[in-house]
Amino acid sequence: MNSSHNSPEKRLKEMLEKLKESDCRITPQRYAVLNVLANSFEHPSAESIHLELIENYPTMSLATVYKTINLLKRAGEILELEFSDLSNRYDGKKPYPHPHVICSQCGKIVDPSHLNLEEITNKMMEETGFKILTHRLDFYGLCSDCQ
Amino acid sequence: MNSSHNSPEKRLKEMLEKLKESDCRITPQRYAVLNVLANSFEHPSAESIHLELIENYPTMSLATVYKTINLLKRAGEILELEFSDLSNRYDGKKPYPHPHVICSQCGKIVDPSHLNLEEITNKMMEETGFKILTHRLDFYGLCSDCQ
DNA sequence: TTTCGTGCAAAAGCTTTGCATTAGC
DNA sequence: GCTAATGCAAAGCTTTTGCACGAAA
Repeated sequence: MNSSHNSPEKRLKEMLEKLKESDCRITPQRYAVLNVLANSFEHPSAESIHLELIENYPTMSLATVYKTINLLKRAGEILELEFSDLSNRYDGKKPYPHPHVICSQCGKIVDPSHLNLEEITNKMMEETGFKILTHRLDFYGLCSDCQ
Repeated sequence: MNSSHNSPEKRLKEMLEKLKESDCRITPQRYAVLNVLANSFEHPSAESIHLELIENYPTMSLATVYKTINLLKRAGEILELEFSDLSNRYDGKKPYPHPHVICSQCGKIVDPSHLNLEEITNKMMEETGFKILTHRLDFYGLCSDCQ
């Protein structure tokens, strides 16, 4: 269920499997994007994935990166951290909700240890009548380098 | 410190005061935007504030709404909920971090009772070396109408 | 051969900016 | 009268889309 301790190789395999199950062809471009996501701890943006790949795949387009990300989103195999004033950031290693600590200065994003929000989520559902499906918990501040 | 139980009138006064302290002129447009924010529970977007105001202020521009919101942001008198694929939403009644429960279908946003994340925040600071200044906690799901 | 994916360029959507006009103090 | 704010239109950014070409089964 929880993939947090998967090796990059295993995680890559999982993502490939899920895309195949969605009747997607595994092209060199898609493989390359998945590979970056399975190996990145730094929560890359679409643009940074593209920049990293264009060295080895000179014709790789940013549109293809976005399209691949969208396939993964539909398959539930990537976590998207939305920002209105910056590029979105992606976590392919742990595609389920978990807290993030984000530097407002340099944009660094790190994963602290998990918190169990299940009890709180249940309380929120009782109180609001919502059926809660997911959540987002971000802490913002300055990383040790930027302080 | 905590303005959560302020009346709209009191909250409006507070915001006006803070803008004056920042050497801003209180124009009819700015007053109107603040007034909407002091009275809205529904976490309006810039566009919905504009739509609400344009009835009484037919020349009111969306740019002015955004500019006023930015003044309030700088003064710490408004909480901005960022979304990458939708308009941002604003809370002028409670400009400090607090959890939100958000309907993924209709966009309704409600404030459940507060959680005290202080202890968790301290733990995160210890663990990551960040100086954490603020946070965001959103629960996403379907409201009772949309289920 | 037929279907799907890629890559380019254009479009879309929200927010910001430049600038001339207008209003506030 | 001086400075700041408004409102329009244009620009900026990220992400999405349309479409012709190319690749894969």
